[in-house]
Amino acid sequence: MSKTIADIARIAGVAKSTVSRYLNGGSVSVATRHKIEQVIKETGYVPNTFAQSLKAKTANIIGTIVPRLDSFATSHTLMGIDDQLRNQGCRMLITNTSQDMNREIEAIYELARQKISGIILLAARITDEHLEAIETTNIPVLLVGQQHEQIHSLIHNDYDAGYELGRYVLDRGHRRLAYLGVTEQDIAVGVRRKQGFTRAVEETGACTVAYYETSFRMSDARQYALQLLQQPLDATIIVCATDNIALGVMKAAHELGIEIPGQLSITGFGGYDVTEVVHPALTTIRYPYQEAGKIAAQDIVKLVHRQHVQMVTVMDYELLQRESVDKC
Amino acid sequence: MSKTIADIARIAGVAKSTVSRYLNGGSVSVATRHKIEQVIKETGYVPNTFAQSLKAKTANIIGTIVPRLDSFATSHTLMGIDDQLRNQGCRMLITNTSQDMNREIEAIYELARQKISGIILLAARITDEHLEAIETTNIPVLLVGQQHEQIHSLIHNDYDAGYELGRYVLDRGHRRLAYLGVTEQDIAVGVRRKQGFTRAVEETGACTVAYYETSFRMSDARQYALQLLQQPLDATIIVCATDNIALGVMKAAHELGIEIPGQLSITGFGGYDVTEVVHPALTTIRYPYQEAGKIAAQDIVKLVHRQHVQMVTVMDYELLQRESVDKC
DNA sequence: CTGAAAGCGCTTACAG
DNA sequence: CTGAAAGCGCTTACAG
Repeated sequence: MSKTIADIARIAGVAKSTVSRYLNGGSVSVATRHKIEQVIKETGYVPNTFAQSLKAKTANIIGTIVPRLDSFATSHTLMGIDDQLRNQGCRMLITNTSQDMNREIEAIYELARQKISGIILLAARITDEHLEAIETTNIPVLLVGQQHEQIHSLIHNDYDAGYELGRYVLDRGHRRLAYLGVTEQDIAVGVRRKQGFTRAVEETGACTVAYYETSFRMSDARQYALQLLQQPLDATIIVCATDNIALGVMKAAHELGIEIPGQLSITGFGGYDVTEVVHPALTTIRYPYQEAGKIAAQDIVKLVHRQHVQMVTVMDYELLQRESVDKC
Repeated sequence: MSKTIADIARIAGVAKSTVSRYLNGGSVSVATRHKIEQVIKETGYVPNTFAQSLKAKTANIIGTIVPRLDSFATSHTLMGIDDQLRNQGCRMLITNTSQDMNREIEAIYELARQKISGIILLAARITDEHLEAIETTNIPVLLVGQQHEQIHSLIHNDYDAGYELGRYVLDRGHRRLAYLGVTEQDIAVGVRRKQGFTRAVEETGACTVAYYETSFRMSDARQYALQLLQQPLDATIIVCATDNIALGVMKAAHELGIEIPGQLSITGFGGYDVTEVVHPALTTIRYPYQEAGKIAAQDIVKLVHRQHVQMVTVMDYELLQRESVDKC
């Protein structure tokens, strides 16, 4: 039914190799070029990608491994990657691991098996198994959102963001602080943000800060905050490690009749769209996820072509001063 | 570097065809089976997918075309599809069109070109061009979220949901109503939900209802509501066609110091996670997006295997009675 | 510039 | 049960 290169060659009265050369920009005389062009147009011929890939031993596809699909950060990063890859004539294959690390490892092997050209990896943590998979498959990998000395990484500036947010909060007079973070297994979110914040606190001095920890889930954060806020909290502000956590805390505060920011200030990290529309609008850090996706796409393509890419690229961020922080 | 079937055959001392038969579950004697098994384990051999697909003329891949990635409905549907497809031993390829209808059409051709087995299409509208693309590529397509007589469709029960929500609101005493909808180009969201709601209103009688229209974007809805609410609105409730719109309206109300639900009730459609955490929690309809994704995956696989699937499958929904609607 | 031939790695009748 | 051979649709040296 669908035409092959042999059909085109026959109809055009040339050899298959000539058609192939035409297709791949090899040298073909003007006359034959026109003839082939004509035939291809008439027949609507499109090359079979499998056959091409079988020869090339690689498909022009970049695999992206993500821990989840239902997250602002992920979807925006993905949109950036997709856009840029399309511009560069590549396709993207998304693999969702549902936060299952084993599936992350498997995905690397599976993508390699499918001769994917390179992998963009959004992972919270890099284990020896990751390293082993990357090494044995020998496939170019770009890590996004986390940094690892042995892998090219694209990260957000979590440390500085934490610092700037900390400074902002302290400048507004807060001295008794609470920080609601996440597991330190996650270096970027669990460690770096907190470190930046802590440095701001230490520079200022004469502060008290209590550190707490919850999960990434909004509902968990809400439950946690419900407990925390039921007894008197010795803090005028809760700095949350993500917007989701901040949203959960805001909910809990509303439920307990605690006024924000009048009685309690709250901040987040992320810059999710919805943080602008909640009431009061959340003061937070905006990370340029989409932009990061674009750069990630460019970088992985460079890596595939064995071009130089710096080991770590750091993205910028922006402090969004909104309504959820009061002077005190 | 990586082994081929020929290598395995040589090492095991059998013919390539025997190895192939082993791989594909053909009849092989126990002795040779063990030998081949052994060699494959030792070498870590994995078949080349391109070569397989080149022969099979089709890859075991389902393409999913989505209008956007950063939407609760999309990402949850996608998760359901992905899960189910994985269970059935298929892979999923996601194509994002960024709401560009031309890219939707292109994507169909492109996926066909890549010998994808079937397509799950999340589209707001089906045009003749869609139909033509589906026909000429002759690829099985399942439409999700919208219904079209010529295409197998999986839809949410927008009409009944609209009706039930309408009844609920009327039961709580509201008689002066406003409905903030979207373009009727979108049959499911723009037409069906409104129709169901309207029927409830007509059944009740002695109501006034004003219909308005905005876009799907939260920020647009907010702007629109800001204008609408600045002059006296002759309604005790605004029924919004999506959660995003409802969120935008809530924001506008907050900004204008209008109390929800005290002075104005608001409802949405969708059941996004965040609607539970805003204050007040939004009364809305929850659609089972993830479940729909699973069924979509099963159905498209059936279609690919030429098994029977009913032309239209209707999903259930659930009314979430929360805090944003007052008695009046 | 052009063509004949070999080969990419697999599968599938067809014999035996 | 097993193997030799042809073929899937393309690309790539190698001659001419």
